[in-house]
Amino acid sequence: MDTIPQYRKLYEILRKHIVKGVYKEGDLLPSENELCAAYEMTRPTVRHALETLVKDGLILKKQGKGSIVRKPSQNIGILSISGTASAVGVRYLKTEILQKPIVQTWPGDFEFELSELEQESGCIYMERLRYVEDEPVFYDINHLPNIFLPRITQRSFENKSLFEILRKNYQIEVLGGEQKLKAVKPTVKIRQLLHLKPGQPVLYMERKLYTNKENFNIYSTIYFNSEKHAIFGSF
Amino acid sequence: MDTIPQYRKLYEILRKHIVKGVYKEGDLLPSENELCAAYEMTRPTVRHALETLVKDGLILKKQGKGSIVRKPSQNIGILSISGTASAVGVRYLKTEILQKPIVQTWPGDFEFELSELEQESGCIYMERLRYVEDEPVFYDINHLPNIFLPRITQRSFENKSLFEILRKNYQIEVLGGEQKLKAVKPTVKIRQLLHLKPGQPVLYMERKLYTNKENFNIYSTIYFNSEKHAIFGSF
DNA sequence: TTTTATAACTTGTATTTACAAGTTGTGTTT
DNA sequence: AAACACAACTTGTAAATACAAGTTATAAAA
Repeated sequence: MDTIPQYRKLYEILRKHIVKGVYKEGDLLPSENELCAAYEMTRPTVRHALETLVKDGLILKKQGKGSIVRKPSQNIGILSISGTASAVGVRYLKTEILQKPIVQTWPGDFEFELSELEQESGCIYMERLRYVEDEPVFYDINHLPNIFLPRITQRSFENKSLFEILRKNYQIEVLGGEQKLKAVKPTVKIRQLLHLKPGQPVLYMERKLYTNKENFNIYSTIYFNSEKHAIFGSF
Repeated sequence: MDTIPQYRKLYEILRKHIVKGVYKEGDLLPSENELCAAYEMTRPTVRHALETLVKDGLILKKQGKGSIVRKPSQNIGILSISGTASAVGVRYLKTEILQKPIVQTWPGDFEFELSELEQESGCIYMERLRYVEDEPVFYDINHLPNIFLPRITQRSFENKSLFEILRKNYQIEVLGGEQKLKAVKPTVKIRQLLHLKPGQPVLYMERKLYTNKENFNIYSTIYFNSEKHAIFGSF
């Protein structure tokens, strides 16, 4: 699988165009037949690319009409956040590394089930704090298995996405995952980290992300300050 | 569109088999070619059905291996809940109607934007309380536009899914949606309804669900008691 | 002017065919 | 017995083709 499929190439091109604003919200993408001609593909291939965009929530298809571009929302990893007060996009996204990636054994009371290979390999551990408009909103604890990742503990993660590093340097891509959500009372540590007001609850998330490498899953525990922002998702 | 597509039929059949336990977790579905032969379809059609199952999180495809059945989780509408204490499935799901569907005008301070047609039609309003193992966990407030729904206020909703009634009686199907999640302090009313302990926060959700009918969106506000259960999702 | 029909688009569904690529068991060879 | 090669599966990608069904603009008819 060293060659990238055609439908994937078209998907990447259109995705880039949408997020960069070549097509704006409400615009129609070129029709399937036009895309066929432009990129020299057949319709099934073009449709495969468009279906992937639909799955990502970037476009919306209408029979007889066309492919409509949807409003892209700001993402942190594969999570979207949206301001609750206004429709204004989320700005000034900053990442602070609280714990640089280090090699550890898996925690004894780890919430997730691990495969044997994951268990044996040990884990890489890191903590981050994310800021929106200079306010901390997002504290995440990440565990990855210590395989396929030479020299990762030497890398700089400041203002870089973990996913980006995994994709570009290690050819690891996130394909899907599962998550569990709860509203909880914060511990003292969490309240201080997220500058929470007294009595303000936090959104707690546990997620397991599947990748293209077998036995390589990313495990995250996330605390989210939902006072001024909300987790946003479309499906 | 009065005839159901073939890929949809196969999807419904396989879905039923999976949720009824004909195939258990970890089982392999019949291969694509076997399904072709069994249901007299071609492979692209079969693959279309399987892709839909993947999207639903019911199966997982592996090149060279087959289609692996995943653990189905209990759903309320299109939301899944999972017990936090154990892997035991969620039992004893009960629905109580707090407010039978009535015709109203849209609330003045409605959180969502409405299309003109929706605004003009007025809305149907209902409130429900859902129980898991005889404990209230789920309070939802629903607004639907008052179109396409003759005699809906006369229908009984006890222990029936709103989605099921919409699908079977009005040919309305939910295709997707968007949602916003927060952790909030409950009001006194919510605390009483959900039997919340003092200081226990609630998971708050706003969702807009798109359907196959234009201008017919379902708007829900949901309060979820996440003390013993969690919202579960796969993607 | 308004209504109606139609033509020219759009996406949706489906068939048929072909080969690539990953997985697994079965042999044969060492 | 162990290692290797291969055949027989599996799903993944892709082409060429056809018709159905929904949308929209245009032209003809009332």
